[in-house]
Amino acid sequence: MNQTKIIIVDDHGLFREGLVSIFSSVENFSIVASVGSGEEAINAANKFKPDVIVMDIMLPNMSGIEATKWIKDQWPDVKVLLLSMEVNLDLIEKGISVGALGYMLKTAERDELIAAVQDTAKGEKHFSDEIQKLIFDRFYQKSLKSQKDISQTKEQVLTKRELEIIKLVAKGTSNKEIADKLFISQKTVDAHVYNIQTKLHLKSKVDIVNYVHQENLLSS
Amino acid sequence: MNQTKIIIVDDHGLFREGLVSIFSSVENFSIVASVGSGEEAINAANKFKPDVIVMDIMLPNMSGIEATKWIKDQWPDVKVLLLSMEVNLDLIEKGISVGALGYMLKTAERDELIAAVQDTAKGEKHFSDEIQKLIFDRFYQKSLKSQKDISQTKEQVLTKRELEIIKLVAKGTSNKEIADKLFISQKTVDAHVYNIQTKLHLKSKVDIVNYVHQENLLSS
DNA sequence: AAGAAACTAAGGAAATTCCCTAAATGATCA
DNA sequence: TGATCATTTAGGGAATTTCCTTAGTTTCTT
Repeated sequence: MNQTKIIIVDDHGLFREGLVSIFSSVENFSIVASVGSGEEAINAANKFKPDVIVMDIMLPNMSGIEATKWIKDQWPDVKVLLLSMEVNLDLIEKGISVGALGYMLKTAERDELIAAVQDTAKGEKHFSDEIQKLIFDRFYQKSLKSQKDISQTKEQVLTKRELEIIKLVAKGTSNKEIADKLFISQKTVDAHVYNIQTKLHLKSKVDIVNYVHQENLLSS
Repeated sequence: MNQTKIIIVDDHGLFREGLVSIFSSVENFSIVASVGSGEEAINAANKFKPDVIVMDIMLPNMSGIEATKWIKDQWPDVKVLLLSMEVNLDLIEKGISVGALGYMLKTAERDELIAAVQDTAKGEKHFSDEIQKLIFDRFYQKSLKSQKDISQTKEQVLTKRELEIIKLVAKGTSNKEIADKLFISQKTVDAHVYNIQTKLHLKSKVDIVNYVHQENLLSS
């Protein structure tokens, strides 16, 4: 039975104590360091090669996100679980993009925290229920407003070539670039774009981009 | 103790039987009709004024989505819980946009279905765990790829006026319209847009829209 | 009150969009 | 097979927008 080596990072001493106390009660958890800043976290990571780092997001100087990026860049196998006082989608996104495997609230119960660390140690992502709910809610609200045409998808109105071009337009490719890429004249691209706008009752390229986003055409 | 009047809609007789059997075992559930098509569902809704309609999405002729739209248009108080064989984000979005309160899989356990109907009857939305997971996963994958600038939010580079203008641009407002709306010259708007593009290293309005979407600036 | 940052806007060249027209190309069906 | 209809191609030229520089005015900041 191998131990899970854990480093705790939080600038608030009392909270750090709490985490140490919770995690040291778990059999195969072994806390190898408990530090108060991102810089110390990086040093400790280098020294102890931990399995999991439990990292507060709000740290003086270097943020938990930046520290995570540093650590994941150098030791990609180290798993990071972020902790935060509140649910902040922007921070969550950033955390994920630098490689954090989980995100929990500091208000979580003891058992939830332990479960989160265990999942993280296994390399499985673990995000608190509040976050999952929030993201679903965002989706729900967006869908409520979306007023999709339910009778038929408008993709069927567009021809193959038009679909090809609309996607490139939405990616920010200029008509001239599209022409070069497809080996056709810019005038042709102009015409296609014009036809697309007419068909879909859109009045500018910006509308086209929004349409593509709304209909999620880029993924198809 | 008032009963919850339920209508079941599914073209597959056997499955309808199963639902009837499950729901009739619940004390305050009362199944007032069990039909096999969207058209019949509308008739039954008119006749019985149910609290909840449990509706299969895949129906011959009129889809469950279309039937839901019809019903919600005429009797907005009727709550609809959609059932489907598989998780399909597009259908879920459409379902929500026509007013369905929930979406469950046909593979759900008896108790999950009952809980879903109970929530729906209370006017609370209820979506299966699989769906919540899927949507979170989409968010996660998107965040992984997003490569955000973590050092500072770029919103801080933009001035208030620029932020105001960038949002209007992203909504498809033309420079001329923006000028009219803000009571400034079009030339001023041109200049703002140009400065925004320079600051953010974007090369067109299309890029601006994508930037706004990516940074989720419209919600703030 | 001085200096910096933000907002305003003109001029004019360059580029793109808008709209119409029309010729190839290709697919489909009687 | 040839007729028909949809798609793809693209030119012309007016209308509009973008690009970039310069510069006056207003609003904070210290």
